[in-house]
Amino acid sequence: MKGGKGADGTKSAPGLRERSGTARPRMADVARIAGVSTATVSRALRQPELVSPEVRGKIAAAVEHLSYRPNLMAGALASARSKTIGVIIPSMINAFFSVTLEAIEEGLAGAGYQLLIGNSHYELETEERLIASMLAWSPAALVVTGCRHSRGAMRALLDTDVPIVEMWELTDNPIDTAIGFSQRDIGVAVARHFKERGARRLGFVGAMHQRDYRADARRAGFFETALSVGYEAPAEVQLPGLPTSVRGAKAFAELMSAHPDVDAVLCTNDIVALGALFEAQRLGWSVPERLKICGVGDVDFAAACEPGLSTVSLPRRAIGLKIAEVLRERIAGNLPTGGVHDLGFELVRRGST
Amino acid sequence: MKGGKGADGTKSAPGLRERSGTARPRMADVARIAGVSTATVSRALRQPELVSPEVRGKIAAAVEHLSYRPNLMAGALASARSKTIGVIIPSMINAFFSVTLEAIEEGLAGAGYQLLIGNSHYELETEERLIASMLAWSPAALVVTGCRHSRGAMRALLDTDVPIVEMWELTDNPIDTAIGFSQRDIGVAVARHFKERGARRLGFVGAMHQRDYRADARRAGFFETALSVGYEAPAEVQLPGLPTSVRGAKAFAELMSAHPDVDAVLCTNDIVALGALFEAQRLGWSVPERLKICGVGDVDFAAACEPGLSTVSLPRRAIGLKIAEVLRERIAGNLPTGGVHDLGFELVRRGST
DNA sequence: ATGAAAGCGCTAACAC
DNA sequence: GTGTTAGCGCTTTCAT
Repeated sequence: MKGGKGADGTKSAPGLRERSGTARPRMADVARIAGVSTATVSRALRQPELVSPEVRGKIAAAVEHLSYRPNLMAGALASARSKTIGVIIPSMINAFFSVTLEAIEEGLAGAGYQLLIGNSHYELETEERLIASMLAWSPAALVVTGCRHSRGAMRALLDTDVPIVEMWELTDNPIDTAIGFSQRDIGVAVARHFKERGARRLGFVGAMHQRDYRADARRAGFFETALSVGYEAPAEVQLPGLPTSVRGAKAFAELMSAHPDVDAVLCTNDIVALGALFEAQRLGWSVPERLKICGVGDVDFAAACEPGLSTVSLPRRAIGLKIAEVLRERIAGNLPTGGVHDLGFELVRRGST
Repeated sequence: MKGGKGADGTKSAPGLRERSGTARPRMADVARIAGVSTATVSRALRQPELVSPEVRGKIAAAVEHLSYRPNLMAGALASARSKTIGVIIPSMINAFFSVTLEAIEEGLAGAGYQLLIGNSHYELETEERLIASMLAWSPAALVVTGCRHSRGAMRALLDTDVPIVEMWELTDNPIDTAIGFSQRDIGVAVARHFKERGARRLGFVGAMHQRDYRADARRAGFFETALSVGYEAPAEVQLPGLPTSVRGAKAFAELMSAHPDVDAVLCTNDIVALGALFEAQRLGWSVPERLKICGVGDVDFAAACEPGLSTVSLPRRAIGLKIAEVLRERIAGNLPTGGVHDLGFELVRRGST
């Protein structure tokens, strides 16, 4: 097989049923061999309990014999729904979402669902486009990241009957169901933690504040709480571009050279924090005595660092599993819309604070 | 909308065309409003150059007016192909594949393709299942990781006319097209590098050798070359479970306590290597003088470490971009089957060796 | 418990 | 350039 250049585009004239030798078997073939109608075959495949064991056996044999595989598109078209779950994430590289994705997949793959994945690149317009094209597949459900959407996206999401889950964030007004945690409270928690640990002056290393509004919510919580517990506004640097360790190290160095009095820094994520930790080491600042560093995410190396990196553990996997659970119920129609699930987060103190 | 509990399952009797107030418009609606046939609408949408500008305008207006979105499943069923690309990776968490995925998406999303993603969990049987269910969607192409497949998977892949790409590995006999690099040669290159740097005794920290046969190929190249350039067989530890920094640190400590003469260690990936680096630091072994450490992957923190982590840079992104490029050609039918693209890798020496 | 028949919404010959 | 027509392969009433 494997039609190379000039594939033998055998497309018989309409009306003629001549197919090239080994065409993919259709349900009609199974029906014929089993001596029943396609309706019965369809039933046997989707609601076996409605078919007599005897007939069911014959059908199973025919299916086996032909190695029949149903054409999912035909089924989806006829029933107006497909065993597909659309998931839109803002980045495929960010390990946070990968873990959630894997958990969704684990929780749903068993039930025969496929994930259709879209990458919004943190752009609301791209998200809108993706939502439209995913809905065009009549997915069984659609999962989007965050609760902020363009007007058009909002309209599309409200208009459809497809179950929608907004994840990685909370809102009072979910489109359908929201599963996540409060990003803002993370900033609050870290600011308080620094206070408790006796820090005198806070710093912040951020990234993509104009695009990643969730990261921005964390920052806002951090700044507001800092002020409210008696600090002056934290010193701040923003990374140019994606948050990487190398950029984190550099930005951190800048921050410290501009504000040498800073003695506690929150980094927008662990990758950046790791860069800062290495840079502190190179600069000879002792951690946590002279300088405290905290990340966000609790990625696996955070526990392996020297000193261990204090960070905020996010329910990355829990979000995915919860989504799978809720979706199974929503799809089955057993669950009302409007649920908001706060899965929380945890400040993990290690050696760096 | 958002049918909660008792969705108003309005499913009109066959034959009747009464739809609840605001049903999704169909192509026939557009055709009627524009005063043309559905065939013309279809053309205007897919091959505008075949339709007169005038009519095209009317159709565009009607589409706009109804906010019509074509039902992709109907189109896919009728044309027997969908604008979907199936991609099967062994892990969603492994950042290697995420980058490739993102690159595939970038190269193809513009052309209107959607990614259907499957996770094989490094299991050949799971891969086989995924291949079958993805082919049932008549994807425009299917991308699988690696060149090793179960018998059933092999048969399915050879039988279909869907373009297939095997990635992250090379073979003399691709099913269709292979895009990757030689895993084995990585081990060879690192062993030689250690020799050049004057190492006396080699060590290896591996993981999942029973499942990740690509990692195993690297190991094999490393061991064979070690012997052939005059070393005794490298001392070895295998991580129990997934390769993480914490486990890497622990395994590395074990390795060194069992074989204190080892002075150069290859870790199966950078995450593990980072753990080893931290552990070496804790143990007070100077890197690279007393001990050389090399990882695989060149993840972003490798350049930020202190000392910088020597590692093997893999063409993660290049693979994805190449796949997109090749696929566009293959789908258009301009490219013959049988291509093998070696994208190479690069040993990046930093401070740790 | 099973079958007949009418679509699901679109595409693709082919004829004009 | 545009319309006609016959499906794509399955699901789903409805009748038996």
